[in-house]
Amino acid sequence: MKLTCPITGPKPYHHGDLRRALLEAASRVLEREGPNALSLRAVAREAGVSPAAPYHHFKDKSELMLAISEEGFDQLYDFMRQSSDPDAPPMERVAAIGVAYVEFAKAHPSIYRVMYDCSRDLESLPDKAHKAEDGAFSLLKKAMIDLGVVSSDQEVDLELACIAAWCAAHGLAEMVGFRQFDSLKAKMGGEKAFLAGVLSHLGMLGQARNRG
Amino acid sequence: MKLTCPITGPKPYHHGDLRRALLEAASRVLEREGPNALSLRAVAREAGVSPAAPYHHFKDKSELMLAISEEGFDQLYDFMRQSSDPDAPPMERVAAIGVAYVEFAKAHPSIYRVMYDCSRDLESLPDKAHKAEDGAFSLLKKAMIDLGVVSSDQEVDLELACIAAWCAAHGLAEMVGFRQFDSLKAKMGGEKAFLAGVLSHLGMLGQARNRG
DNA sequence: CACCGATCTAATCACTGTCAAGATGAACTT
DNA sequence: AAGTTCATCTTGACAGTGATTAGATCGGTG
Repeated sequence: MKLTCPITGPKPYHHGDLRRALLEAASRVLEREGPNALSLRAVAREAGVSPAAPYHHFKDKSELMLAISEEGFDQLYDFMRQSSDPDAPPMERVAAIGVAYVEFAKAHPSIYRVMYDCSRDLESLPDKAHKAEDGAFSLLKKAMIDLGVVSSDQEVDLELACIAAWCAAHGLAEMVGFRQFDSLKAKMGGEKAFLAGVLSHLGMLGQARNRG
Repeated sequence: MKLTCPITGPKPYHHGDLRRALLEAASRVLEREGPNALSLRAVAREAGVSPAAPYHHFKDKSELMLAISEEGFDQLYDFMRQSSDPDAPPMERVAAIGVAYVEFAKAHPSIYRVMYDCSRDLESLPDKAHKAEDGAFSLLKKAMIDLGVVSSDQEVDLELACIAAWCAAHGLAEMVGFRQFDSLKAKMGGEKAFLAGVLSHLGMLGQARNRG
């Protein structure tokens, strides 16, 4: 009798679905002990299997991390999409996307780190992550066009503006992750105001502000 | 007879100055094999000493990385200072600082990575690095004031603008490091134009452009 | 000269990524 | 229904890593 799981497809076996279990175990290890403690053996231990078991589902440690990264990018995309009301004014939409990006990184610092450590080693993002990222990117693109900062017919300029925004968000996410601008935050009355302040100085927002 | 080295203090010994030698060995390993190959043992091997020798000069592996990081921030600061002519118009100065930052990261990707991996683990930058960074930060601050984008009496706003610029530069540096915007670069006729394009969309530059 | 203490080595431990060989058991064949 | 097949998982091993301990070495001080 085949226990075909509707989510993972027809691959139940000795364990059931070890691949899935490993990814969840990895997620637990990450949340509990941080990215430095993410070892294949620790994940196997957490999932209750032998240290070599993961090698039947992931060629490498890097391939496990890649899988985590893919899930992360999916989650990030979903979160960004949910956070930006498509009916809201473009200015608000762009800001919401940026804030969502940074807040995701802040809420899941370990996953965020794995996501980019991964791409660093690969010299480019994996397919699935790239797709998720493309989704997020086009989300931003649309909002930018609606913003009217760059004319949509100037492809290059639009692309540049989006890249700039993306870089800014990533930079801010990383900086907030390991620097404490606490004194400044306090002076401004909370982190939200701080984030909004920095974002308002960044790229598209700065330009938009000057237009009205 | 004491060979008190003016740089490292009165600690020459068996080796001469192993601390210095280890840092140079580490630098060589980094350039040759990348940041993932940076192990204490590899560094000791490269320096021609036993695997345990480094522990008499660095408490930890993280402390060795921290020392590398400090040197890196010093170099970065020097490079930024050299790249920004204090007599040039403020607009050019700010741009030069940003470009220098990104180019440093591009020229020394391994060191750059160690610099920020280090600070991630420490939750804040080490003293010496912080000092070097403060130098770079005040470099930027002055240029921003001269730019006239933010009034110098609005401390908070100025700080925010500088943080935004810093984040943007870091984000761009990382993105350029592992994403290939090659097609876009080609379309724009080279990387320099690409970098300038992105930077011109970022924060202070975008605002400045709108003013004239 | 004898001693001290900083420096380095040798030996060891726990941990990691990775692999090869064998055991297990679900599904397919007959 | 029995036997075969093959992906799955375990066992056991290897090299490499960070780190600690005890002991060897050697410059400088008394």
